[in-house]
Amino acid sequence: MGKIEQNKKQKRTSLLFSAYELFTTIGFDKTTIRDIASRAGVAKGTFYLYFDDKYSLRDQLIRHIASQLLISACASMEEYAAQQAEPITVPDKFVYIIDYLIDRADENRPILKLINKDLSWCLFTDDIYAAAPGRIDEPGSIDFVSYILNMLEADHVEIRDLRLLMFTLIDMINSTVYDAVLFGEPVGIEEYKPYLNRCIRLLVNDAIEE
Amino acid sequence: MGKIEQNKKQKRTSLLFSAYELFTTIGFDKTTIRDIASRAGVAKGTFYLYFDDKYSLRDQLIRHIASQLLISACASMEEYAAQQAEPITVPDKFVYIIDYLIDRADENRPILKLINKDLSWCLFTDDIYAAAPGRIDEPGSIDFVSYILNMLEADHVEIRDLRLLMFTLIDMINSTVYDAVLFGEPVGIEEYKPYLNRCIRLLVNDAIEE
Amino acid sequence: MGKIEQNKKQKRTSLLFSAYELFTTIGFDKTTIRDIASRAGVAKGTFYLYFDDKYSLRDQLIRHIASQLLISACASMEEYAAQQAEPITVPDKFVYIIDYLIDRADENRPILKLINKDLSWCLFTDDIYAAAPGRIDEPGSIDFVSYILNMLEADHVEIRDLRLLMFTLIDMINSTVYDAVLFGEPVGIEEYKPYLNRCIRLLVNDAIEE
Amino acid sequence: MGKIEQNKKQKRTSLLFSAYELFTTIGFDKTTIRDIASRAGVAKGTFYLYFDDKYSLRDQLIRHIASQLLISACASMEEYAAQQAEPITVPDKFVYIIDYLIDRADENRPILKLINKDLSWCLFTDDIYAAAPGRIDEPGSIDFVSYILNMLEADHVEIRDLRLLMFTLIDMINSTVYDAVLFGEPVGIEEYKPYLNRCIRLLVNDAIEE
DNA sequence: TATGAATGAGATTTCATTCAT
DNA sequence: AATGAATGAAATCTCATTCAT
Repeated sequence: MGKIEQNKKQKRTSLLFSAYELFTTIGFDKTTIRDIASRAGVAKGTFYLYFDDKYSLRDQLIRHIASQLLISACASMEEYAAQQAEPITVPDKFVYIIDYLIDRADENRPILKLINKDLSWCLFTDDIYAAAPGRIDEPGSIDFVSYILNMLEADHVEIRDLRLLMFTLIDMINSTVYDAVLFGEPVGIEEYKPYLNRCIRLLVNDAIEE
Repeated sequence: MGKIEQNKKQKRTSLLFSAYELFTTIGFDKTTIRDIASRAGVAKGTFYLYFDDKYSLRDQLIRHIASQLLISACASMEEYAAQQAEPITVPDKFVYIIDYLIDRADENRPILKLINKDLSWCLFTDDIYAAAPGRIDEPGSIDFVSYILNMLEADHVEIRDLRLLMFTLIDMINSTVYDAVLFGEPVGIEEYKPYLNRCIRLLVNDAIEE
Repeated sequence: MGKIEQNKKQKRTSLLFSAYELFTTIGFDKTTIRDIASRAGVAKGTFYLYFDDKYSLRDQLIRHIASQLLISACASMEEYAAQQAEPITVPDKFVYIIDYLIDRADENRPILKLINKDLSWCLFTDDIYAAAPGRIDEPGSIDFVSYILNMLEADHVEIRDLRLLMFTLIDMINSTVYDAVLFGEPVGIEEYKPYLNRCIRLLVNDAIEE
Repeated sequence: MGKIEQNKKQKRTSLLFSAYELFTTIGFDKTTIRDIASRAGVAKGTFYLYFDDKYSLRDQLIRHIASQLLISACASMEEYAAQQAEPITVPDKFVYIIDYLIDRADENRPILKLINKDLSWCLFTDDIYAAAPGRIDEPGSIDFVSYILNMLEADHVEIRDLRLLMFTLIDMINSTVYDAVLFGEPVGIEEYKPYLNRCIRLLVNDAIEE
């Protein structure tokens, strides 16, 4: 039981991990179920006990990765904030988090490629798969919007249309950073970053209720 | 000569058009070369005289469609502007154009699906294919940035970092509208539109040099 | 287990056999994988579970056929030798075996066509495929040279450079018989046979150590 | 007229030459008509004005090359013979010629690959193509057997079954050298050469009428 | 004579998915 | 639960050859 559950969880993780490795090295399209299964050390048929298909697995994987990224971005920001003499403003926090994410994307382009421009979809779509019958459930992504909400509350800051702001920011950032990092179009990421930061501050400041 | 060239152009157009119909009805993935060719009334092999593969055709098609869309958006805006008693401001023009595009996207979701979130890539990447040897050349996409530049000049308005502004706006709009229209996430397009307009005005106004 | 193995062996044999039939009737080039598979009653994809491609299958088939031919030639020779009052000489044995093979070739030209001039390659190249991972193993070809060696030993005959002699004889015979049988060039096989026999005796006698 | 004929001959030569280059570099199978034509600087359709198909071209090419090889082998032998103090024997002449050919084969394996084991076919089959209607005729291969015949006559040597001897020798040599040079099976060419020479002398001596 | 656009049959191969064991 | 043999649809793309110009 416990053991069996353990075993199952391990298999699932193993499949996810080997898929992750293959997607970020040889690419999603070129990765086959056989590849994923054999690298995970299970039979091809076993794959289907854990995932519906390659696409479903990718979705779960992206959500997981995006979630992890956001968690570490927030953690890093909090650590940074704690180190400052003065408390930092909310727009600063936003910019910090975003800078952190951009750096991660720039360092790890295969992941950026994998996530594509689907970050907002990860955050604003419910985890359907988690409730799928017969599927092993997983922690699920953090509720990023709630996290931000809490942060704002703690800072006694109110933001208009928070969900829409978040959505807009995330799509804007995800999309532009994707293009700038992967294609250098129309400018490279280093050149684009200050411009993007200015835009973010503009939108955030505008949303802060006086 | 003239006849052959004519014929070739017609074949190419025919292929593009049948691809367009298939992509927007049964979807890109499910469309096969055989489908495209047979619907265009040519042999499968003929397809390869005009396009490298399905992906190349899609790229050309998207550019073409995006180009057409922008052309008609601008035309519509000019017509509208001409009808007004007072000259309209630059941010108004931006908003008008974008509203126009959103409406087209909303009306014609298959095209939105096809264009995906690649609009900025269409506008900021050079047309390599147009110069491809042995390929039939086509008009090429309008230079949208130049168009805007001319418009600003005529209005005696200067905008800081125009290219970056355009890029940011386009990616932001394309991405958010895609999500809002196709998934209704996190809100439907009607609800999102005013919010988006506010964001656009904010960014444009900020970029206008006093 | 036993059942599955059985089944696999049968499928492989079935594929080989249907390939054999097709190669010898409509020819190697005109035979398609689809033909082979459908005649064997398996799916096209299944073919690829057993063989790398058409060429690999042909090689294995040729080796198998050549092997079978040599086995029956030797057996026939031994039977014949046993019937004689006097023991027959080693050159006689060679000539007998070769005559036997020539008759088979003459009777069954499609096989000759299939084997082409590659007989020595069948005998002197190691069976790599037999050990191929994931492949169903098969008996493998008889070691013809060893067989001859044993024969000579039993007859207390020593032959200089046996391997080279065998190689030279086989290539000479295979090549000339191929041309004589299939093209009648420069003479038909019946006319050529006595000449060839004389050549064989010459080379064999020269190699026998006194 | 003369000019047109010239032009045609040149085109044909050009096609043959570009085919030769392609066959010996990327291989016969991988060479396409398009490749041959484009390298020869003519249109694809033009190819068919000169040759029936790739196979026909190959045959003509092989004959041509084989012819050239034999011509230069004989010339070299005669030059060598002239340099010797004593006249050399007929078997020596055979061995010289064959050694010359082996060296050429060893030096230029792509040609050996191209000729395959078809040398005797080149020499003993009539040039059908030369008489093909509407085809440009070419010098045709030297009649090797006649050449040898003349040589023997000049040396006052009579050989039994000359045609069969030549055929047997050529097939034997072509086949064994092909295997030894290209595969080193069962031994490399250097090791095999002396053995082959002995065989040749044996067969030639046996055929010389006393 | 020369061209090269068009043809379209056809070959190979992959791979997600199923299902008997 | 796990396996992996079998499936067979499907897809791409090539290439010899024709024929209108």
